[in-house]
Amino acid sequence: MTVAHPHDALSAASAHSTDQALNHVIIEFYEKLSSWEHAIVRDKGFSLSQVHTIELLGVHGAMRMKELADKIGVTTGTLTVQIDKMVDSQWVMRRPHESDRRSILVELTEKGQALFLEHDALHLQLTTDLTAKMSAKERSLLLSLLTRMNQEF
Amino acid sequence: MTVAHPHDALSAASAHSTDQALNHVIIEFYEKLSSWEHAIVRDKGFSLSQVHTIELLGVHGAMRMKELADKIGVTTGTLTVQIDKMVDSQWVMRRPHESDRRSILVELTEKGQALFLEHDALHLQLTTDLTAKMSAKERSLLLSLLTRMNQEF
DNA sequence: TCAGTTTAGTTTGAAAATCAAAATATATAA
DNA sequence: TTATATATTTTGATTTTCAAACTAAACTGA
Repeated sequence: MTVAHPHDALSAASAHSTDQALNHVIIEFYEKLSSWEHAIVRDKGFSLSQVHTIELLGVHGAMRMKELADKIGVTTGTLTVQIDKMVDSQWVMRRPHESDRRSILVELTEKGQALFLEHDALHLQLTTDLTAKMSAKERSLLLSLLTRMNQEF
Repeated sequence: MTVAHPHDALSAASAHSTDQALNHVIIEFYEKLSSWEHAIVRDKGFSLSQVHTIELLGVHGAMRMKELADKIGVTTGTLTVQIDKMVDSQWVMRRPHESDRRSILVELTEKGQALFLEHDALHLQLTTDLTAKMSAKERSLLLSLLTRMNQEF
């Protein structure tokens, strides 16, 4: 293990241990959120992947199949059958891409949009609960720090 | 929509909009992390669920089947077959629970521990990258805020 | 222009993951 | 003790997923 800044070994070492702690806190948060989502989803009778799709389309708007597959982390073949089912149950619809005739855009139907809003409300409740003990200043600080992390992603 | 504190409607409304923003930043972060994990995992030839197990056991130590199944979000039946495979490939092992003879503890083998450390290093690298532009003070602030969220979970 | 290559999406057939329900063993409570 | 609850495994069926082959459109470079 080498120290990045020999002129200040102590602070470098402590920065490193903060990163380790931060890393594990992030992993733990991810695990908890993931398990929460799983439970919510199972209760409602959806698959995790379907809700993930609803979430992505709700937050980002219409998206190409390829783009969606990449974000979800499945092949386009898998996504095709998944979207087929979601079209059948009227959560989403396909429409042609304006400029690229190879591409197809997927977007939420009204019913899908309603489902997104319902699911989003659960997330909001969770967020509110998790930050209930924070001051307004702390919450907005957390918002800005997380926003900056997302930008680097 | 009612306002929680009528004596200060404006700040209550703005606190609410911060919560909305915070909520969406959290969802976005979760999505990105999830997609990152998917990609990492696929490259190495593991399933997401297997790596999740490795992560959970690595962070929390030995755990009962039921506990692990709840955290991952699958039934114990599903977990039994998954752990069978992971025992075969020597990532984890089973051992009896000391006081409850119905229960079985799952824990990482040495090989599994090594895999965890390897995977954890990738996470650390990601964390370091995402927080690279933050000051030491900001990073430790983020650590403390996330720690508090985890505690409320 | 036009042949070759890349990219987007779908289809297909097989493999893997998952569930619900039944079965077994142990623990707890009345 | 007897009844009920909990932890795990097993089983059979369903669902999800992948890789590979295929079609169609876009791009690339003589």
